[in-house]
Amino acid sequence: MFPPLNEQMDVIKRGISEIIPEGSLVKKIEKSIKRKTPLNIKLGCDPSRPDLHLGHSVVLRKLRQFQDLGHQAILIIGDFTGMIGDPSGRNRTRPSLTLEETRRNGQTYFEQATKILSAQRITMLYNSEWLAKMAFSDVIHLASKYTIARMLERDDFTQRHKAGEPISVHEFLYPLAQAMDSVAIKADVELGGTDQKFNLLVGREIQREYGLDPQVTITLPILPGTDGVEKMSKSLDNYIGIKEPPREIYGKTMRIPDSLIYSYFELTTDLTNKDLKEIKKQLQDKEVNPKDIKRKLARTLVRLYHNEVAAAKSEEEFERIFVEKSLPDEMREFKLKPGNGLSNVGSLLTATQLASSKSEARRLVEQGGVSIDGEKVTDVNAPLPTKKDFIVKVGKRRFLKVLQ
RNA sequence: GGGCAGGUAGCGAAGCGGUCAAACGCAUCAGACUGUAAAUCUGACGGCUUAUGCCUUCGGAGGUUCAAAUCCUCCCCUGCCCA
Repeated sequence: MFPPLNEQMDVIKRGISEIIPEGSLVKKIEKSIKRKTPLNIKLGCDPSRPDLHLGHSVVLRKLRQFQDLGHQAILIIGDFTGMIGDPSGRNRTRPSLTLEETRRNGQTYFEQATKILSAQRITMLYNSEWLAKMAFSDVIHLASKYTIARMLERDDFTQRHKAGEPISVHEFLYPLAQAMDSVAIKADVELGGTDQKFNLLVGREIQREYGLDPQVTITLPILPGTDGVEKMSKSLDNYIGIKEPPREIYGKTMRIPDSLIYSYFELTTDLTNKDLKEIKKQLQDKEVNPKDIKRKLARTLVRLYHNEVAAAKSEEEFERIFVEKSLPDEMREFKLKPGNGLSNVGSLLTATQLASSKSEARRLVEQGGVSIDGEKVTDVNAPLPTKKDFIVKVGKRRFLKVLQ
């Protein structure tokens, strides 16, 4: 029922950063084949940000591959840690979530993740199940298994410590809590981004302390965000969400820097190694316009999260809007009712969120960023057209159809 | 518990009694150029019925002053050193 070792290793090793230690993975797979039992593949999920984007997809795709090889995927929703509010990533106190919120987010997470994962061989667990039950003495016992010096080895702790930035004591508890998850589910393998390396490794130590065979940790490259600089994240608004509508996925992909094309193909699509090689070749070829390769990427992504038809449609629309400079065929609509006080362009822009304030609206108009039915608006206080309906365009890609 | 240094707009960072809605950089937004790429250039970047006008901001609360981000008092928070 399981593919042979070599086959499994080939799949597993594609597009990853590190396997620690590789030999131990081989042993685990051999044993799994012999005993006909799947390995437990763990992935921890942060329920505080339930909107999944391509960055998450990198690791989820790897998990999917494990499923396809016959192994068991275990999603751990970090609801317990989420309730406390993880302050890592600086002093900012993240709003603590209520139990209800974490459950809801966990559910959303699951729904989105199954766009990538197979519904077979998947388990979802909330870590409050075991973490909430730990007595303080259990926590002390756990904490005694690791030293401060070793904690400070974690790169971001080192840096913050050097920079004189605060590190709260409970932050030291996070890697330990995460490790307890591995203990609780007897993880054979834990997946994570390269930024998780430390935490994943702590899992090994703690499992050993609790008498288990240490998990193998597999790290995956961090997907750069659409800005090409920071890692993809929602808070930096440099992400492409997996539940975004086709045209957003397409448009955002077209806006990524050229330098990202290859890694996006490599990390977020199903392309075979052969196809990847071809892409690389094309990117080096001066005759090929990178835009065309990027279009292929955009199409591929839309197809992945929607379908072929949507992909073709998005491309068509993209061409129409940005090459022909004409209008999308669907846009947000707004009904103008008499007596709601929207007498001029400025008030319409703010009422419809096209501008965040009157000043913002004024700025946009003054800088020539607003047009109605293709005609540039020159005065915020200009009255709205009286015709049946008209189209407001703000910047290059914000459209609104106003009906009255 | 004591000493020292800090807390400024989304971030970083100047300012240290009036000329401060607060330099500068980054991010962002708009415009030009493009391939809605990058780079570059221009402009904007607290809010308000745009005004050489008003209002709200410089950790918090009070106070001094005609006038405070800037001075004083108390409090909260952070880092470093000492105990």
